[in-house]
Amino acid sequence: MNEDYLKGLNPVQYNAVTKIDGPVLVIAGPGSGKTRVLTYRIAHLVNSGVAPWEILALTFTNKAAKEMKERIGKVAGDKANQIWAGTFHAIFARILRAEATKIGFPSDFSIYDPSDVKSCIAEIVKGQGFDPKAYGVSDIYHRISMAKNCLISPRDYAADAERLLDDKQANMPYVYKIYDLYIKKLQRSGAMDFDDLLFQMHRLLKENPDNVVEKYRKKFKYLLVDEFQDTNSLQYGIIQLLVKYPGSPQNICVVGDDAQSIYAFRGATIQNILDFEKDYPNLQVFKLEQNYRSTNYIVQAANDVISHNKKQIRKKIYTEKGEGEQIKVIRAVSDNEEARMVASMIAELKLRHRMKNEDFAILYRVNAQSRVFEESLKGHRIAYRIYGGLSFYERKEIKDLIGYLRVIVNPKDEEALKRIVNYPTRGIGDASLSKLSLAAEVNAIPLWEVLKKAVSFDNSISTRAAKSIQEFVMLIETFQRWLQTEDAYEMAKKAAKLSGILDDLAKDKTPEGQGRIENVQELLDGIKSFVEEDTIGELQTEVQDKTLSSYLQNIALVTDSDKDEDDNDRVKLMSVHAAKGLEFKAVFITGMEENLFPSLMALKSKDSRAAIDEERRLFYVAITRAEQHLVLTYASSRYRFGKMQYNNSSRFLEEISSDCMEIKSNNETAKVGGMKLPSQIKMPLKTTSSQAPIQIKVSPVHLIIPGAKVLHERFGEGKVMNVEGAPDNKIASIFFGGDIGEKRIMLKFAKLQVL
DNA sequence: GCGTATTCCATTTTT
DNA sequence: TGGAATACGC
Repeated sequence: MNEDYLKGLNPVQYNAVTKIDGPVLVIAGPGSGKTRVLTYRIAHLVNSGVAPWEILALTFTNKAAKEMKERIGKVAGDKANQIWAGTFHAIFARILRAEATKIGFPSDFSIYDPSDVKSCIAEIVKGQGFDPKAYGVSDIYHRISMAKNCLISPRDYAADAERLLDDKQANMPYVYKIYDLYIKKLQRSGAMDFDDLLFQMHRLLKENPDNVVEKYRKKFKYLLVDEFQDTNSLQYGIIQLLVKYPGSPQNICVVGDDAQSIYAFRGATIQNILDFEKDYPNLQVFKLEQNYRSTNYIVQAANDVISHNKKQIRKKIYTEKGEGEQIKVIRAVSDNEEARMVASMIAELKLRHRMKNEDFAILYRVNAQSRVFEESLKGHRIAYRIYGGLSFYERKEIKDLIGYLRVIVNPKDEEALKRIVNYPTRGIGDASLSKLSLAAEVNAIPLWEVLKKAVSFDNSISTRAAKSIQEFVMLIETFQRWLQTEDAYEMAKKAAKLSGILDDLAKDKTPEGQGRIENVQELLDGIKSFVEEDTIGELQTEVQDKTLSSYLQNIALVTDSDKDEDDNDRVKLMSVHAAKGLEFKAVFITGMEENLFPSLMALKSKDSRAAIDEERRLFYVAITRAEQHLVLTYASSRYRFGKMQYNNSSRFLEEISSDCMEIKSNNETAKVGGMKLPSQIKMPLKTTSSQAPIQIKVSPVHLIIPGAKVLHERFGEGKVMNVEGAPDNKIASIFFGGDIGEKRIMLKFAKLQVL
């Protein structure tokens, strides 16, 4: 057995990898080799004789799953493909596909994306005659989603005094009613939303038809969960059902970092980590605290910031990467200036440190901030790529074609049906459609069934409309017959042509119109590669069949960000959330302002303490993305929603001890030592000596002794007060002039010249 | 029934 | 600011 992979591990990592039996909790600080531990652990399981298909590894993102599989492949070879590794959603969708009929869903169930969900809820609100102003669709969706994620059924909801009161205060007392109707409507439509992939999975295991739970308990002998801090109660519940039962070996390993929990807003709770210790008494805990990513100033800043959060598991990350460069804080007068300064700093760093575009990331709190950076980067001719925003699959023409495919596979899919029934326009207007929707609602049957016999449900339908509906039904039924013989690609090609989508798009001769045709073509190409190479985007899938149904199930859970296009040597722009799990040589965290980071939403939420703590963890995540260079920027004024807004600098800036930072404004630099960082807009500018690095002739370490006068490349002249530490890792306390004061400096990294 | 003009509206993060 | 719902004219 080749166990070379064990050699490069530090002692804690080694234990976390090799203690394979029983429950294990790994607390993994940022950059501590978490993925390494996880993948080596899986490789180690396989090498220890565990069959790969007995291993279930759950992640949050497709990207993480992909990376994990690739890295396992490198250590464990082909067997990696047989491991059940994927996102919670994808894995459970796969299981549900096999078991759905046991809980009253078709195995070809549709997966509703958030926009489907919203339109579905909107229809219910309308049908019930609730005031759409009071009943904001997104708000209702959020409440329903939270309920599901807390394992609250519609019946529980109706009996939950706290929820009812909260709904009442939000001026929407009938959310519980909408929830109930929504669930029923989904069931009628043979559809599940994202939350249902968890909720129904839990239901399946809990209600346990045909003792299905035993099947999966037997199958999955070893369970691993990544990003455990981001799991919600529902996910925890599923895990419990799979692992905690009489006689269970409880071979579960969860890996997470409470300090990086940034998804509480959608139900994640670090309570799961705390509960885990209670629920598994013989738990083994390993803490990975050594950071292999960042230099010391960055690590220290991260520790400083997170120490302001009360509720956390005790740990402190450290690094041996050396002191590194100080963190730069930059104030700009406007968002535009902020963008210009960031772009020119990138240009400068590229020159000075021979860095490439791909070494840089610009991070922001909200995607809307990306725009100004686009312009400034263009101005400097710096290649960039924006992550997030409107995804490929959210484009209208793509959704339209996928709408056809969904209806063909599952005609009960009402959201898809409504989208395409009159696109391209074929004379089935709103009037007819709302009559028929009503009939479907009243009779509690799928809209499709009503369409098939439209006139018998409502004889006020015009003959013209009735004829069009008839033709539409026949079109879909023709497609459905082909389903028996054709693969996904053939089906999609036929659908694009015969539906009239391609002809309709061809009418538009503008460049945008051409682009839409190209997009459809791209989708078709994607389906082709699914059929021929088992891929979805860039993701390798282990699909069972090449049917359209199988394709749709896979595609629903893949987003744009999963296919890494030609991001060769481009500066990456993304939200802090999107940056989680990534690392860059240089990171710019922008918009460090009150009301933006922390966000206004957090500040005015009803538990603002908890919300700000989450923002702080988000900031912690952002800081710890940086390997060598970290720049924090803020703007005194910025455009938001078409209006000029004036904000103070973020409270988070003040939480970083000032000796980690260097403060800059409009190219004039100022040192701040010991005093609080000015948070007002009118920040007093401390203009002192020039900050160009001083040319140093580095003196050997043994010459640096107490009393010596030394010159530091950035702090200037100072006097050595004290030297301590091991001979190969001496730390000197040096007193510098000006307002720098005394600093502790690791001699093996500092550039000092004895005078 | 259809396409365009206008007004309005809400603005976070994502599987 | 810009996307989406509504109003209006054909």
